[in-house]
Amino acid sequence: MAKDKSPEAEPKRRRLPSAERRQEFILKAIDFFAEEGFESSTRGLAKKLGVTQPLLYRYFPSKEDLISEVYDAVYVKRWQPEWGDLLADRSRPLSDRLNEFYNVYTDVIFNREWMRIFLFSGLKGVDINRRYLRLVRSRILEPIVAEARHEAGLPPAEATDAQVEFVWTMHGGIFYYGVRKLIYESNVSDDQDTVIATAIEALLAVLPGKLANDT
Amino acid sequence: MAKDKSPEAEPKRRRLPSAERRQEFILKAIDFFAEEGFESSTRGLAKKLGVTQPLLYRYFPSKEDLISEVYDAVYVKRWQPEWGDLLADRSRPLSDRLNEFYNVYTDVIFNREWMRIFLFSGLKGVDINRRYLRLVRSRILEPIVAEARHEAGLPPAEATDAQVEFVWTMHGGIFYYGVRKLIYESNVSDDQDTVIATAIEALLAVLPGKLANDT
DNA sequence: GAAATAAGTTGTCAGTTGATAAATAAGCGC
DNA sequence: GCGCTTATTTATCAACTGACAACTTATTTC
Repeated sequence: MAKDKSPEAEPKRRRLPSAERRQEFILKAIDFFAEEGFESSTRGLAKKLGVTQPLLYRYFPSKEDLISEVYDAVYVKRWQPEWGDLLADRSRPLSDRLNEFYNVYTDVIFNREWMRIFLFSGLKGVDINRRYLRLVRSRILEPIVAEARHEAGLPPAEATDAQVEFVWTMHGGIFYYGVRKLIYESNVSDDQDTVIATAIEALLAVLPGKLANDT
Repeated sequence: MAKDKSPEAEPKRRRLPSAERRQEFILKAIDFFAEEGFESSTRGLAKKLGVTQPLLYRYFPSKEDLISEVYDAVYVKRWQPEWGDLLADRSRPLSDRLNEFYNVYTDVIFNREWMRIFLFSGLKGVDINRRYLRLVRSRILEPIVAEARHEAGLPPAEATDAQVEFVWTMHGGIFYYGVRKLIYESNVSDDQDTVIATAIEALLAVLPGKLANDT
């Protein structure tokens, strides 16, 4: 109902420059596939986009190619390299750094689309998912072990599998809080800061002892 | 090529009594849908069963009805009421009980089919999923808080949301270990007992303090 | 303002989907 | 061995799927 140039009221075919439209497709495809799953039809997506279905094939050779772009936009583009710097800032207590990190990290991943895309693609068995987990391990969990060693006055050493696994438990506990909230839509505590803080507290209560033991 | 009674070699139509076949369908449907997702075709399932697709409709009015039976077989039938007794056995230290409980509990849920069915149905937004989480809360997590209170010499009291949330973090950490192992098929530590034991250790290191504080 | 470019649509195809109806045949009771 | 019951198959439907070719038209260029 937004009238602009009075007479020709409805411009039936709203054209967009190629790059712009492509971007629009990817962004809305994230929402669409997150909600309906990757098995949902390209016609359903086209309807949501307000265009016809064959138009999608002008921008992406196949449905799978479009889905790959979705993965890229969600996993790769939203990853912030500065997270590593944050964790490594030894001017602050590790506990502070961890709390801040998990606050900013969950700002990125604790939303319905991210979570659902992640679970859907995980069930599909796509490789990018395993790559993401390796990234988490090398850029987040192993650094956490290293920082904990430093704070405990231990010499640097490569993190053992068991140590990383323990940090995974805390990380997974926080992640699963997001799953319960955003996927299962359960009644979760709305005090997310406290949930994160307590998980970190439990980690730091036990981790130093583990590190000292097996070196 | 397995010859048995020489001449009639291949009995084209192998009939089964109704109840038996129905059960067979449900069991194989669990594997099938766990692997391929609930959007997979009834023809695919029939092929796996070695029968024709319309036969499924003699046993289940619709695909959704069959899927409901799958949920029932996985979530409801595999739940063991004695888990509650195990957690409540005050003749043993809570730490022991928790370790034993998570060992037997993960015996049930740490397998590819259970995990995948759970995630698939969660993404579908079916209500049985939320019901399952409520069961976990009332039969596992709240009892854990109650037992921890008792062991800390505190008077009985209803568990607060924040307390349950903290136990959820440990529970979710263990659960997510299973997800990484069975869904993402990552390189996880194969020492599952230690993973569980350490998660419990971290919980018990912090939980008593939390309980004392807010009563 | 005509011609060229490219954004968008119409039409369609071959394969797949859940589901039903009707035909077939295995195994039981007698 | 006959007839009945019912487990199972064959045949089929209408709707939907990813993908492609050909047509239309908005926008740019000169």
